[in-house]
Amino acid sequence: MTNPAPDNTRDRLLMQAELLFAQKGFAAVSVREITAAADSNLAAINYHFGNKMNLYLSVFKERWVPRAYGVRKFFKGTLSEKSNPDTSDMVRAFATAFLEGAMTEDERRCHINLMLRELTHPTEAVNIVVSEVIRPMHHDIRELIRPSLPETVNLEQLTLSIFSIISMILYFEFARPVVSLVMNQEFDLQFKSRVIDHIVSFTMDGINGINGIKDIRGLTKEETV
Amino acid sequence: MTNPAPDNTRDRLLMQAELLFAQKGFAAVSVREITAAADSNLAAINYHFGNKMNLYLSVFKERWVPRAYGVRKFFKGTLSEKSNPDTSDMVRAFATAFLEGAMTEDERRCHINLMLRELTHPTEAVNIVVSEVIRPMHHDIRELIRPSLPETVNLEQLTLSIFSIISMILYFEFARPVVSLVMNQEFDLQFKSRVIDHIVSFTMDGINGINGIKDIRGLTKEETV
DNA sequence: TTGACATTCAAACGATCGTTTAATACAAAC
DNA sequence: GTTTGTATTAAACGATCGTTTGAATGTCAA
Repeated sequence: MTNPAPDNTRDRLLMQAELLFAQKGFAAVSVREITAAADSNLAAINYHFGNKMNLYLSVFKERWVPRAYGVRKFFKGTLSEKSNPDTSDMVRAFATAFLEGAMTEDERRCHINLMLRELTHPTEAVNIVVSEVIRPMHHDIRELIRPSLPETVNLEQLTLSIFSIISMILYFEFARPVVSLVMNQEFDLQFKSRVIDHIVSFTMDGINGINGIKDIRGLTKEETV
Repeated sequence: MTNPAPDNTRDRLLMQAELLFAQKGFAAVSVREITAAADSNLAAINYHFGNKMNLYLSVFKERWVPRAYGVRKFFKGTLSEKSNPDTSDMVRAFATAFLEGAMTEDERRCHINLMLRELTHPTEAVNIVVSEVIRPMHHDIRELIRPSLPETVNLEQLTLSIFSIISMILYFEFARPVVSLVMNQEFDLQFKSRVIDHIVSFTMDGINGINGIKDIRGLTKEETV
C-alpha cells in the first residue's frame, strides 16, 4: 500500500510513528526520533497533530483501524470462496487472515504489537480497538460458528473459545522469538503454516487432536499407564 | 510474603521497582518515581544497583525467578496430591498455579505483566526468563503429558500445544479489561474459576468440548446444517 | 575516642524530553 | 503585485531524565 514514503509530511509522520510506537511503545519513542525518521522538522508533530499523544491516537484511527477492516474483509472473502464452510474452515480463515494474508510481514508485526500494547497497557486508544474491531470481530465469528454447534451451547463458553483462538494467534505472532528459542526452530513460512495447522486442530479437538488421530480419546490413558 | 515494606532500602527498591516496571514498562518509569515509592533517596538506585537497567535485571533475578519457581512448585505439589493424574488434571493444575494459587492478585499481575513485556519487547532479561523458567516448564509438562499420548505423537505438535495452553493462561490474565468489556462480565472469582474450566475443556477437546458434551463430535455438523 | 566502612542525603551535572515561538518559504486568490 | 493562508524551519523554552558528587550520617572494631 503506502509502503514507499508518502509525499506529504502528515502521512510520513503517521507511518513512521506507527512503526516506532509498535517497536518500542509510546514512552520509549521521542518526537525527535519520529520526525527524523519521517524526514521532517521537529515541530511537525505539534503542527499537524497538536501533541505526541494525539499523534498516537491518530495512528490508531487512520492506520490501525483501516488495516483491521482489511483483515476482516480478507477473512470474509476467504470464507465466501468456500461453498459450505464448516467450523474448521472458519478458524483456518481467521488464523490465515491474521498470520498469512491481508498484510505484509512488517504490517503484521506493527498491527499486532500495537494491539497488544493496548491490551496490556490501555490508553485512550483501547476504546477504539475494542469498539471498532474486537467486538465486531467477536460478533462475526460467534454468529458464524453458532449454527454448527448444538442449540444448547453455552454462549459464554463459545465467547471464551473465541478469545482462546485469538490468544493463540496473538501469541504465536508476538512471542515468535521465544517460540523459536524454545523449539530451536526458525520461524519461516513452512513453520508458520504448520503453526496455523496446529491452531486449527487444537481449536477443533484440543490436545487429543494434535496427532491427527481422532476418536482415540479415552483409550490412550488406560493403555499407557 | 514480603508484602509489608521491607526494612532495608535495597529490598524496598526491588519491590517498588517491580510494581512500577510491571505497570508502566521500563522506559515509562523514572528513577525518581521508584525511589519516592520506596521512601528512599534519589541516589539509592545508583548506589545499590549501579544504574536503572541493572535494577531492572535484578528485579528479574531476585524477584521474578524465585516466584516462578514458586509457581512451578505449586504446580508439582498439586499434581502429587492426585494419585493418578491424567492430562486434564495436569492442565488444570498448571492453569490453577498461574491464575489462582501460588500468588496474590497483585503478585500475579506483576509477574505476568513483566513476563509479557519481555516476550513482546525483549531486553537482556529475556534470557533469564527463557532459560530459567519457560524452557524448564515446557520440559516438565511435555514429559508429564507425553506418556498419556500415543507413542507416534508428533513432538513438535505437543510443544505447540503447550504453547497454546500458555497463550490462553497469559491472555486471560493480561487482557482482563478487554475480556470484561466484550463479555460485559466482571472478572470476579466465580468467573475466573469458569475461565479455568474453559481452558481445561478447550485444551482437552477444543471447541467441541465447550458444552461439556463429549463424544458428540462429528454428529453436530451434519445435524444442524 | 578514634578510625574504617557502609549507607543516606541534598545538590548539581549534562543530556534529552515535549512543546512553543517567530521568522521564513511557497502557493493560490484577488 | 499584493494579500492570504498553509507549511516548514531554526532556535529556544522550561521540565524532567539518569547519573555523579561530596558531605553528612550511622555503626561497629580497635
